Amino acid sequence: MTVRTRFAPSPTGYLHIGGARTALFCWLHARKHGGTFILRIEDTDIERSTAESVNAILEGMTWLGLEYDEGPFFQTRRFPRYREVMEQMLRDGRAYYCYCSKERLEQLRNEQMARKEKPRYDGRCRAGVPNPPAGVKPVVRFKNPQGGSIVVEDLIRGRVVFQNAELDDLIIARADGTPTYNFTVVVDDMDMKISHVIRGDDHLNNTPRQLNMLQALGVEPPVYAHVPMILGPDGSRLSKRHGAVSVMQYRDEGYLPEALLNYLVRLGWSHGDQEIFSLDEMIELFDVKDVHSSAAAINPDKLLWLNQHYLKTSDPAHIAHHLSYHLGRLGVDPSKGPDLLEVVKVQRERAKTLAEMAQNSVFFYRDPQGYDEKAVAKYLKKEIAPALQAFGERLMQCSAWDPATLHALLEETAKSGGLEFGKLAQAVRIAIAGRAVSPPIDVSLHLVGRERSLRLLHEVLEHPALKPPHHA
RNA sequence: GCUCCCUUCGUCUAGUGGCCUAGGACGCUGGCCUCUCACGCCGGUAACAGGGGUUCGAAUCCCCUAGGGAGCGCCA
Repeated sequence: MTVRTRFAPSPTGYLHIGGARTALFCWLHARKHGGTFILRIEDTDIERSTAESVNAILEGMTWLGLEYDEGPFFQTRRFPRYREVMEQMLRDGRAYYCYCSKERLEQLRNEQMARKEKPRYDGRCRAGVPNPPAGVKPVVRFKNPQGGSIVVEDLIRGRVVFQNAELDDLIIARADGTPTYNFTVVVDDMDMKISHVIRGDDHLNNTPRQLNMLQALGVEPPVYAHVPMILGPDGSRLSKRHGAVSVMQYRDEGYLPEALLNYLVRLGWSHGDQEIFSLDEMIELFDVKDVHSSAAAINPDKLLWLNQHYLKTSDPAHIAHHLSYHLGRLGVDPSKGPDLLEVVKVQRERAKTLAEMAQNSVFFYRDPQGYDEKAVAKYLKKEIAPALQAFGERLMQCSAWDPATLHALLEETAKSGGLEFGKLAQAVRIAIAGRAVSPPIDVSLHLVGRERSLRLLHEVLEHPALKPPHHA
């Protein structure tokens, strides 16, 4: 059997992290079996669908690297096809016109609820309407089987049985002739020869209806796999108040796509004790049927840890590429300063995100805007001034500017000034970075460069904290 | 309300009747390393939702209860 999976978002917002995981699972399944991954945009809700959302979804997929083999297909372009199938069903007696008013339906629903029953259509028009009310545009309903049961053999949930009596005759075409969701899905899955439907478990309840329609159309149904939802860190439904939910927001906060993907694949799925998975390993080891059936809460700390892991271990050139985007966002031109690769190598294990790494690296390219007050109070003591001065002078006389030389000079200066290495290092650090935190001081000096370092060392000596008290 | 789904450390999970005084990871935490911040290394913390069965033996199988979620649209 040829494997064909599809990811079918509706363009009513950005690509969120739950959707991204579903897309990943679909993609992995297709790749694993040498199959085809299809992108289908379910935009039949014309009111809420937007072109911006389509772009946002496409952008998110691209950033994650989940390339699709076919599509994107747009359901709004397939209306003639849906109509064709619907008319066929009408002719075959698999569907019928329903003239019931929304008011009647509303009342029916209320009565059923009052009787503590599951609200559903009572089938009044099912047997045919001899005298259709004039001026009423009918909807089209599917004739759902009335007895027996329908079984969903779900790859993740196992066998789930639904009684047909629980299902009603759902509307497949609105009064204006446009098709509804459950119907378009059925026609598309059929036409696109989807072999595996991997989707959120909020669709599990739709599956028996779709199965019944597929059966009515006489086609072999796809295999279903309903993946559980992703919850917010507090275990409640994921929403904007939980912070990042859009995939692009993760990019802007400085996550690497491979870190997000690795995080997502481990949510509800595992392979023994393994935590780190390359894309190739995921493709090799992932199997939908191993996906957990329970919902999983997102854990921002673990994502951060994974991101740092990839920051520490990926190819520096790859990191540099992503880092330059974030430096750019801070108004820094990475070509005007030290080699980005050098920066990556020294910063990669001191940042959890690219955004943080960029933030920590601007001083390599630009003078600090003032000094951190706490750092000044703690480390810029008057006693340090002579040593700072002396260090500047030694540097001036030294032509080499490599970390080892700089380190030796620093050590020498501290020793002859009767200072601890760390005390002097912190003062120098404040001078060039503006704060008490930076990569090793010798490397930092090296990357800031000779000319700018000398100037900044000179400038820090003007700081009031280093000036001797005024005497009369 | 009805139908369906779910339930192992705070979180992600291992576990498919004996290897479980329940393993790993994140987090938190004690220590080591150290020019700052980090990295790294060593150690600690913490769970089978509850109750009944089945069995020589149950986290694992069955039933019930509780809790959580989803669906019940001329939304997708």
